[in-house]
Amino acid sequence: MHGAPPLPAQPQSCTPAASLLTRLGRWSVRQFTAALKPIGLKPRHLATLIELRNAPLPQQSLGEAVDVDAAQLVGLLNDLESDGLVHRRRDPEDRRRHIVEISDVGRERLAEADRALADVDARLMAGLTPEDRARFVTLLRFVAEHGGFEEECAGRSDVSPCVAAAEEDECGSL
Amino acid sequence: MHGAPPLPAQPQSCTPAASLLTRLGRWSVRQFTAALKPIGLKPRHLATLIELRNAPLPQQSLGEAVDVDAAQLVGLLNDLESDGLVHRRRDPEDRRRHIVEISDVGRERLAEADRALADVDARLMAGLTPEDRARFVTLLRFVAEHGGFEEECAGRSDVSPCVAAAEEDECGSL
DNA sequence: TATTGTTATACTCTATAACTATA
DNA sequence: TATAGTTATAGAGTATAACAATA
Repeated sequence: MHGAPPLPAQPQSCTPAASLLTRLGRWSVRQFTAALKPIGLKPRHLATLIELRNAPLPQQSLGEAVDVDAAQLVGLLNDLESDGLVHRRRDPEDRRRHIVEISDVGRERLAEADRALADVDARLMAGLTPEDRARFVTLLRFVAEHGGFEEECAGRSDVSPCVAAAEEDECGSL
Repeated sequence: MHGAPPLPAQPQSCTPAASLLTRLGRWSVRQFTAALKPIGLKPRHLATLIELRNAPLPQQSLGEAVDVDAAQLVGLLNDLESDGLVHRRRDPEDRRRHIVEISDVGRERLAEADRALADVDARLMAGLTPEDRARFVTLLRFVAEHGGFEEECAGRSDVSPCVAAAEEDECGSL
């Protein structure tokens, strides 16, 4: 580790977190696409349904939640609505807004999807102990909620989860 | 938390690991693309350079390492080669093979890219403690190496890292 | 004028199959 | 025949700007 290497100390490039995420993300998308095909959903459509699970949302908020811009969201919602999985209605308080709500059929589809997804997750974390799985999910969730995002993060001072043993609060209420 | 919910126990869908990865992966790709643009690289091109850092590789192995199929790798290498960042030469032992090697210019470009990427990583894990960052990277790396991948995982029995305090071996030799 | 949703368009990424040259 | 690399093509995903309706 200290034998005067010929190259300039062979700098970083140690496959950092973001680099690993791009790779694992693509793997996940492929797995999701395959796992969801039998039930007629694509990853984005599912993500949209998930965000609508707890409450109806106007398209703007929904787009932010799913992380797609307004233009592509239109197409996703057209697909979902023509399959009867969601409904759009105008907001009486501001008639520019369309409130999107998941339907009962949509909830059933969501349940099917959950079963398929559980399998993907199982494969993904196959080699991890239950403790490490919990830690992993906790960290992913924290980073997804607090990470990066330019301005948003500027004035922030949230505290790292510091996952000691990754408590059992896995599926809390989310 | 126990008031006889109207819905069937509101099943999983707790934003599992693979779902979070798809999202973080897309965020990472966007950040990478923006951060690398000034130095004339795209995420895939960089990933290719990284895999070539330690040793020249035939295109087949390189494609597996970067996780792109042979067809798209051709385009990536054309770009890199026309910029003088890599060289292709025939393998004398099997003239079907093309051995790809990174050039000195390529290594310089790699160093520039590393600096840009470090910034993305910093933003990504901004809210995490150093311990959690180490844990996070360790888990990502383990999952990336051992996770899923169908057959490959069948007969495996590797041991989970069980990151207690996430030792300081961050940038080992990778 | 600003905002919400929509449409249209172009650009990138990805997957597939067919082709060549070597073995 | 089988394999390594290449080419061509179509499909999906993504980003952008212009537009209509409403505020």
